[in-house]
Amino acid sequence: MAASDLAALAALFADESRAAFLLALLDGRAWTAGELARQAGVAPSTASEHLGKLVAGGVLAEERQGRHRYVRLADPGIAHLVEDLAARSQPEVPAAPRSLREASAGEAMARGRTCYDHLAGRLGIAITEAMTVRGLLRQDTGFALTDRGLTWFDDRGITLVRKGRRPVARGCLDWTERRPHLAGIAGAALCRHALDAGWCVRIGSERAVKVTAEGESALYASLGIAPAALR
Amino acid sequence: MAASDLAALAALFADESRAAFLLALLDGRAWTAGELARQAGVAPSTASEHLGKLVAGGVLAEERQGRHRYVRLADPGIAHLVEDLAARSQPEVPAAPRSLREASAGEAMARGRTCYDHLAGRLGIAITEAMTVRGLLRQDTGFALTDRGLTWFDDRGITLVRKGRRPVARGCLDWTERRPHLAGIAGAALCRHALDAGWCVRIGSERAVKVTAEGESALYASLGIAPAALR
DNA sequence: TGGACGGTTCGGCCGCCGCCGAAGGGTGTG
DNA sequence: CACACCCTTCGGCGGCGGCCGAACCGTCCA
Repeated sequence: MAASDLAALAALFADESRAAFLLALLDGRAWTAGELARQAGVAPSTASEHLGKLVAGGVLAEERQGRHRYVRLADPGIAHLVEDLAARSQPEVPAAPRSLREASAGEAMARGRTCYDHLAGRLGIAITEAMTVRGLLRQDTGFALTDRGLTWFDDRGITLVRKGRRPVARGCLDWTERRPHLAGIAGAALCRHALDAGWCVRIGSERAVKVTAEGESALYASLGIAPAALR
Repeated sequence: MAASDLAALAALFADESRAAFLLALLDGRAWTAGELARQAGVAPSTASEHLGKLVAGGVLAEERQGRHRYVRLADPGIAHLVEDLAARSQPEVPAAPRSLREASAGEAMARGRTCYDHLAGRLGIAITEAMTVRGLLRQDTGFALTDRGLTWFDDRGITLVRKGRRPVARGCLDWTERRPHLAGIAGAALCRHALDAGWCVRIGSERAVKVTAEGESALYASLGIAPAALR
């Protein structure tokens, strides 16, 4: 309808510094203005202006604590939008890593990471595939949990709290694997459960996660995922 | 990963003229450069430059025929992206129409329209709701056709051709109704069937469609949709 | 073979926006 | 109370990009 509104929203994503902020914030956590400025390589004053625009545009939510300004993605819908844009903008063949450090960090991210509030990477794909094969998730005619899938969550004491318009299950296209993994309320609940129950732990200060020994056996027991599939 | 790629893609949407083009192209058809220029109110030379960028960025596909340059959205994924951006950028309460002509055109669009290649507006919502109530579509745990839904399509001779990564069923958020309607392969096939079978016809040169008398009885017979629900 | 028409290219203008450093305000700390 | 720290505001600079009109090129038509 209103082209100017669409253009104004897109303009918020159309700056390299702001895009860097958004990609960093895709880890689902709240960052301070200074952290984002360092991450994107711009002066604090520049970052401050960018954050002002993103908050005013409803892309970010902010929370002031003392002399710190914490910001996070405003809601799952925005995260979804950033994911989609990022997925479309990725070149088909990713650039080769330039250093050993970069390669190992990239490998860790490819093994397992969070994508806003759910699990992605080979870990996320393995879970999604296992749930599909076991009849807990239906991907052939769309993307939805089955009744058995609901029971599976229930049996593990993971409650799916429906609120707002957010779908219970949604496919999120994985950057590295180029296949969908489980997102939505169920994806978020599962990720929280995995972290709470010690199935995996965050490594470094980044989005990467590592599956623990207990996680491997739990994933094998509940979904039949072979530990080798995660490496 | 690459913030500059994301920003570059978003920049293609971040101009009012280009956004107007994309919204016009959401009707799923191919437009000529001149038509788009008039629609957006810019000089032909300006439109030509914009189209060059959109095509180079993979957002539009072009087809040259004689002295005409036809362009359309490159693929359903782009249409999805435009829809999502448009839905997010809409103000919560749409502006009141300024003229009677505008009001009646808006009302026609609200009743029924195409959204890229599927049906939207009250018509799209009514179909989606009816399919959900009848157990053909599952929305409570995601968005997917059920086995009975597959049979329903089969019974009507509508074949769902799976190709590429496009999902069979997907929810597309409706601008006017703010509820999801059926998109994806099934949504496109149903829309094509509805137009082919004369259930509805395009009105004007716009995206609006009108349900015919045969359409009303067909929708009632096959999905139990009362004609009153479409007005 | 003109001429109308759709589209493109080019030059030039203008405005917007991202960037920084300097200065200042509010907050926590020694 | 002074100082360090995080963030913000402001001024000024520079570049990018959208816009148009004029000229041009190819296509279709009389």
